[in-house]
Amino acid sequence: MISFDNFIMEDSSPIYLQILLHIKRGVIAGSVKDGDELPSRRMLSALLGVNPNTVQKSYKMLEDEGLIVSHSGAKSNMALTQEKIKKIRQEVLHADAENAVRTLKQMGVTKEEAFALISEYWD
Amino acid sequence: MISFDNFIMEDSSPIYLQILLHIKRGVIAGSVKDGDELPSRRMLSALLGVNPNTVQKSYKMLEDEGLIVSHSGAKSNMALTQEKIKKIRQEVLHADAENAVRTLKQMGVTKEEAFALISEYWD
DNA sequence: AAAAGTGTATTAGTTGACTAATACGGTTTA
DNA sequence: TAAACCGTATTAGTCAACTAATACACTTTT
Repeated sequence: MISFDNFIMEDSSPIYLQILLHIKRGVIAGSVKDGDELPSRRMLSALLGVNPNTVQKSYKMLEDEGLIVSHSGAKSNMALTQEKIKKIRQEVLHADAENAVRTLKQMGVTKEEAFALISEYWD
Repeated sequence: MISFDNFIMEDSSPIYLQILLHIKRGVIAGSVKDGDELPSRRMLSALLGVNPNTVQKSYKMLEDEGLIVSHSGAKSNMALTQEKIKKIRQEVLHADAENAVRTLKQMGVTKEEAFALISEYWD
């Protein structure tokens, strides 16, 4: 079962995108694998304190991307291949790294200072 | 005059927050200094292709924080002190670094891999 | 077989972000 | 002084995000 233990709500970004990204980052990390069972819409919405429709929107988008398979009445499961995983990594990790570098550079941080910052906040 | 040349619109985050953060990051970088003139609401809104009210909202929030002084009919200027700058750094750089580290760790990236990624995307 | 849980769908409503148009009075500039 | 620009404000409206309540048919479990 996919875990949402370390899920942190940031505001300013739509919740359904945060849920979607949480799962994709889990795929990149390897903690979310092919065939893994997803928490039900109702269960996850209760856990996160959001509306079931919000969770449904995340799941629906993942299904449209072919990353999730769900049969009416049954559980929903991850449907991953190596190519899909590679694509997700290219998409999410690329965007995250680029974004981090861009904001750091925008604040006048040098590459060395960036390393120091990463180290500082890593633990 | 504060520059918005390297301003990039990310979706998923409100534009007025992006504008506000762009200025705060400029303050941290030192490219935005005390007394610096801000582009007028109308000018910036035309430049970014957004509504004047959206820019006004960003400026209003900055003014409420005491970072901007604006007199009706006249230009708006930055009002910075060393303490304010230090506070902004603590606030924005802290959040950005923490956020970057959190998402990277969530993807199973090690500290060494993070350094490699930062290096890769730095140029 | 019955109960519980599941995915899916619909309808209605609220809130916030953003657009659009316009107005007023002050300041700057030519 | 007159034109141009400025900050400020108001009103109305759209659209997306999210909530709320409910319903239906299917699957799993007991």
